Amino acid sequence: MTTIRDVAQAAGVSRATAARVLSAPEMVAEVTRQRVLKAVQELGYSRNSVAASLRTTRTGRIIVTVPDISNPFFSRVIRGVEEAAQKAGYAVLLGDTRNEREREEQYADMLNRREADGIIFLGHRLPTVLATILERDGGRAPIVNGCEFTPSLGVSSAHIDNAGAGYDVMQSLYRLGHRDIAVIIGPADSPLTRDRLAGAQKAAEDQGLAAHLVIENGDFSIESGRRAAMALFSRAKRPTAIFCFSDEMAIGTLAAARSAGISCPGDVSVVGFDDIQMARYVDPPLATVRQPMAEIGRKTVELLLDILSGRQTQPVYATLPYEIIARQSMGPVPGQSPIS
Amino acid sequence: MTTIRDVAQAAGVSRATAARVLSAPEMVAEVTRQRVLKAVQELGYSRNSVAASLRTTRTGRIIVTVPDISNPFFSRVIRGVEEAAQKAGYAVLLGDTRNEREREEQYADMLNRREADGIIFLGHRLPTVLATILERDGGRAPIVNGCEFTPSLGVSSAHIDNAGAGYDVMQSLYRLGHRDIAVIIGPADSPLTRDRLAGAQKAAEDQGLAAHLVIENGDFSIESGRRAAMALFSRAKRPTAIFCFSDEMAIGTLAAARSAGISCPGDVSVVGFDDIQMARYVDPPLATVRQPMAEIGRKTVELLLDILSGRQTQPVYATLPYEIIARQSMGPVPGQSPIS
DNA sequence: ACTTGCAATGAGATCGATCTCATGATTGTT
DNA sequence: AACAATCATGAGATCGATCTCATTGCAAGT
Repeated sequence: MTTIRDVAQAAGVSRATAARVLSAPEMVAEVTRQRVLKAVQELGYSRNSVAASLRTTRTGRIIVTVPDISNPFFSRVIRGVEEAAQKAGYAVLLGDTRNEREREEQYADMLNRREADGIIFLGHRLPTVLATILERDGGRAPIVNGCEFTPSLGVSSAHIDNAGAGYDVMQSLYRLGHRDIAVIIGPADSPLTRDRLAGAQKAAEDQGLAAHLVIENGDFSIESGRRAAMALFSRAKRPTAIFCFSDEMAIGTLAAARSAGISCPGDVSVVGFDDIQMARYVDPPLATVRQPMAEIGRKTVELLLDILSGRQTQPVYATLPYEIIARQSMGPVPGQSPIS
Repeated sequence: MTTIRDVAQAAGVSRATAARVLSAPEMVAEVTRQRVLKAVQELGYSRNSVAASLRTTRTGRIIVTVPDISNPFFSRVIRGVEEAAQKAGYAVLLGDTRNEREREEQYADMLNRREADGIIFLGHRLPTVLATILERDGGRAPIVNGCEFTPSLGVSSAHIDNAGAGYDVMQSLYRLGHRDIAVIIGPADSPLTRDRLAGAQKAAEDQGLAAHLVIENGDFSIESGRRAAMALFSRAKRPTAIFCFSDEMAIGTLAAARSAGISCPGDVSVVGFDDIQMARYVDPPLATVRQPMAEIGRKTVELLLDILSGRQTQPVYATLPYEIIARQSMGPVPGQSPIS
């Protein structure tokens, strides 16, 4: 391959000057610059980014780890990340962790090996490798958390007000007359799950209906939603509304209802979370909470760039807006007859 | 940060020996090795991958470009890629090209800058940057194509027999008595679309029904499927079966049917393509063609590793198996009464 | 005419790990 | 006991771009 040396030689200048033409062209006289650019052209030269990185200690890369890339919610967030990163001249190193701690650690360790300038993690566990860095550098550590929010970590993050969203959905359901509501939650150790649940419970308490709130476990996947819903449908007192902490689980719930001969929204209302693209196309169209997925992705990048540039040395917690999207899967409580 | 120099000093050995402990431990005597490992531990040393890459000319990274990462089909393929790459000690640099040539070129150029050891592109356009490399290195160029297959490119690839799948779906529909079939295709310039269409047309010809085959354009998205289906439903002679080149378009088609008061499979059969996870959960469950998504991803990595290791110097075209999945959205032709 | 200052350029050091080659230590062979 | 073969280690070069610092040349200011 051709190196800067070849270019310099062909253009009759020193390596320093040739390099300057590419990284700081304003420092080089017009004629010289043209001569060098011509040599670059003719030789088909491309800068070796590895050598440049070694010298500058900048890689122009950021790592993004995600619990499950085939989850449509995350893939939208990633898209936002990718877009913002690209715009800022950064490439994205993608890590699918499958929710495995081991893999999270592996990717995080790439930061230590200087494979990237910073890391955005979309899960909720802070890899120990990062904890060490954080301890050392505090708010200057190039680490950002997305979607989840754990204030105690001291890591900048972009997320929505999950507790607020959980509260609002329950309120909507109560307003429609529902009393027996079930929630299908996500992994119990994630703050996001806890926050939404806390919001939902608060709403139930405010209505004096805390004892009526039923909780089922899920893991955000369609199948887990289907299973959880099946369990709910076989209860003596079937809930009249089910609030799922992901659209995929809500879609699983709709499938379960269909197979159990339960109509939605006739017999049961279903509300999802995220507003993935599919949500409006299922039958019935799914009521949900819209998260600004791409925006969350973009924001995490912005936060990271602020740290990398030294503009920001303290953690920043960005709370982005959510929106309740009412669609046909959510309706008034059934059998609102005086007898009940 | 600590360098190999610090480690060497702490362990009382030369840099060479310290480095060997990490990259070729069998060359170092047991006692020495332990001493060095202890120093590594105590200093919390991590090898600087940038420096290592410069010397070895290996980055341990592969680039993967994808037309749309939020498409569930691609995100599954990527998952396969990521898994296989990780297992082989490679990291994945993800590029979402949004079907824009400009972005495809940008990512491809990273290969020239030595940001990665190889590239897997999942679209159908060969970036000019890569064409240049291919011209120079032929089958030794670390370039692999996935999902799509264009034999003229001379690039190794992993894909299914799209023409065969197109043919088989049509056959299934003809066997169910359908005569008026419509296909909603993908981008017309993609070989994948052309192959599936060619297969479908061949089947129609074999039945002497080529003139009955209606073609609508789509771009694989839900919305494009919905729109195309709307157009089909407003035709004088409405097709009794619609074969969509992606599950997402099929889901759009189901939504269109619902809103037009057309029942599936009662009035119209719908077949998708890919067998994304959602397919079995929609109403009615979607008949489709299952592609081994993760396997395609893994295979592309395998092909690339074969090139990188020098085991393979000629393009290899890997055709993976597909499977027709019959589900309720596909049924016998309606109104098969003697009057018709 | 003489200094001052600035712009343009080059020489050489540098980033950190690894590779080559040479040397010393050890074991085995006849 | 002498020599070869093997093993373990170190010195120094190297990968390619960039940075620092010095030097040259030229124009402006006095």
